[in-house]
Amino acid sequence: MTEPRWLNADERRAWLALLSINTLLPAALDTQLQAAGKLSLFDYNVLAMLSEADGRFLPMSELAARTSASLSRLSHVVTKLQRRGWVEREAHPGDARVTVAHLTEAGMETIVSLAPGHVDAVRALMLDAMTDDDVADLARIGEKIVARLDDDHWILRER
Amino acid sequence: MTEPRWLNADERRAWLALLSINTLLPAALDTQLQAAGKLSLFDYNVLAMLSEADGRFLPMSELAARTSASLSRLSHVVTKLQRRGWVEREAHPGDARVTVAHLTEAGMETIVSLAPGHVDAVRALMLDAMTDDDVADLARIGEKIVARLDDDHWILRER
DNA sequence: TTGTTTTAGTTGAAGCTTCAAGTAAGTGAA
DNA sequence: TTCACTTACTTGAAGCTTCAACTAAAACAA
Repeated sequence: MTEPRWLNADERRAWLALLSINTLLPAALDTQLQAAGKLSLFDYNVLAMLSEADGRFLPMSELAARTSASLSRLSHVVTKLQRRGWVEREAHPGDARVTVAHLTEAGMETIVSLAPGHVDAVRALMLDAMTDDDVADLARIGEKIVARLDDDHWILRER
Repeated sequence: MTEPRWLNADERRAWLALLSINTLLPAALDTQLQAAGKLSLFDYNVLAMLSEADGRFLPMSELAARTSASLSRLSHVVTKLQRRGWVEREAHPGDARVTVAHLTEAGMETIVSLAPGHVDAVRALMLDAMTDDDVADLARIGEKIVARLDDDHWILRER
């Protein structure tokens, strides 16, 4: 009967740190975004992904992939963003099953106005704590973990 | 007028990877724990922190600190765990403001039975993706970020 | 064709988290 | 002492996320 392998010191440190970052970082960014524009980090990311997409629109599935969200969660959130006038739903010309989420002009203005403060917060909360080498290491290790969690995650799609 | 400094390639990779891990990893662990014992990752961590504490009890504030949670969130969850017979609330002898959360025998049995499967999942989902050096790097960098987010976070308390 | 399976998305309800407000006890200052 | 402030929680409501069920269209198979 094999004993379950417990975590060694570094493994435990890495795991606990990730767990804490996981709770604290989104909470801090949520607070900043809530103050700046009454939206959540997830709302922001939905708008950001659309703003970077060709033509500022994406099928719901693709948008869900780029925000690591379930279709259900995304659908509810898009409904909310739609009510605020930031996103519209459109039919897909080639495939009637597909719904396309389209960033409106108002949505674009919102994200343009919010982006600088958000990027500053990301810097202040994590990037400024690291050296350039740390950032490169974190990028490399982080992508390994992402690959393990989701083999063809979109952030791994470029060369 | 200073342009807001945008993210460079590594910074963007690190940030996007962390964001994705942040969504995918808890979701995967939640799924495992939900299947194994109908509890969430947060529930599990509350039980785990109590099981490791001296006497298997902690003041609510300290338990909140060790789970990076708000007191409100913890209070709701402890109520739920109490209903399942895993935790009890007790008065603190020296300070009447303090509530002490105490792991019951049933709670201890629960966590003992769940721990091996959970640790296996943590290994399978993240640790096995990394070399030993990666793990050490992640521990070091992760703790830097935690320190930035919360200067006297409990995971930084040991020497 | 026709039936079956898969893909894409929506919905309502249940459960979880946050937020604001409130209670009660300890601490500190005059 | 007394009053004001801070600390340690709890609570209910509102909002968010997940889950299961459902619809409808596309793809596939016989």
